Amino acid sequence: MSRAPIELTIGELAERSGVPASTLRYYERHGLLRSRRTTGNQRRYAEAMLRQVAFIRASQQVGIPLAEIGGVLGFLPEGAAPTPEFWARAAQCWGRAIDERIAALERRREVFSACAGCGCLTFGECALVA
Amino acid sequence: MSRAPIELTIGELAERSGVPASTLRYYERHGLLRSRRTTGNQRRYAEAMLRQVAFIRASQQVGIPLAEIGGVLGFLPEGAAPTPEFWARAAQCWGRAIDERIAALERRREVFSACAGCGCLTFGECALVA
DNA sequence: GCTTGACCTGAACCATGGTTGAAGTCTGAG
DNA sequence: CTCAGACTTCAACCATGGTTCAGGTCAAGC
Repeated sequence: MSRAPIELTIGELAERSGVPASTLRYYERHGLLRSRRTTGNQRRYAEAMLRQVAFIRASQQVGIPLAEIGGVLGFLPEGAAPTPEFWARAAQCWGRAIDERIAALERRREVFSACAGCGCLTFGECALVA
Repeated sequence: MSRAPIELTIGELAERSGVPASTLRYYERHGLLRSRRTTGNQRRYAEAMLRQVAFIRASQQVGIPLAEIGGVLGFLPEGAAPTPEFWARAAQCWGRAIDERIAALERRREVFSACAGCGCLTFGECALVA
């Protein structure tokens, strides 16, 4: 059973992930992705990087900054594909972050509702200003 | 009944709003605030600008970009203090924006939960990649 | 009327998250 | 072996949302 390790060029990773190659290079420079280099210095990505890119993009859409995403990805074992446990833990972690963002937004919405009620004509009553 | 129009210097507005003077100038350059100038070219703000600054900051915390905030503030009558109707309408408008953001976050949270469940080991089942 | 602190402008700088372009190199199909 | 197309790096540029600084002016209290 010779499992040929499937590798992707940056163009293939870009196409399959939907993320521009320039962005993939940017991520790699900032430590969010890793790649092997060919003898000719071209990047070759393990297929697992496709998952990792998806994780990065999904995390970004939640509002997590790249630095923080990179910090979590830093827990990955060196060169190994992410374990299910890792993904589960990361997903839980982001789940908490999402909950916090939602809660913050809901607080804000209440404030705006109160504001609409008071008309914001007097500062004493205005939740925005207080 | 001579109502002396209360005016604030930029320093006073900064202190009372909690927003640095540099930021207030930045907002003004970008059309989010208006001010009168003294004969000596210093800014004087109507007290209503304090409400406006509060509105800008609260909107920012909801994630609305300054350009969009400026667009809504552009509906304000020239030089007049914002009416209660304006504030109510703006608050409703942001309320919708907040609801949309919350809904988007909740969708994301579901995706992450599903991801934690599948372990992201097969792309066919992974909501993140799909 | 003098002095000091607050204010003015414009330009440069910062961080984040990238995109674009130039100039050169590699890879793979024919 | 050749040659087009994909890849490389580095630097510059973009947008957003500001901060900082230099050099100069204003305003208010004594």
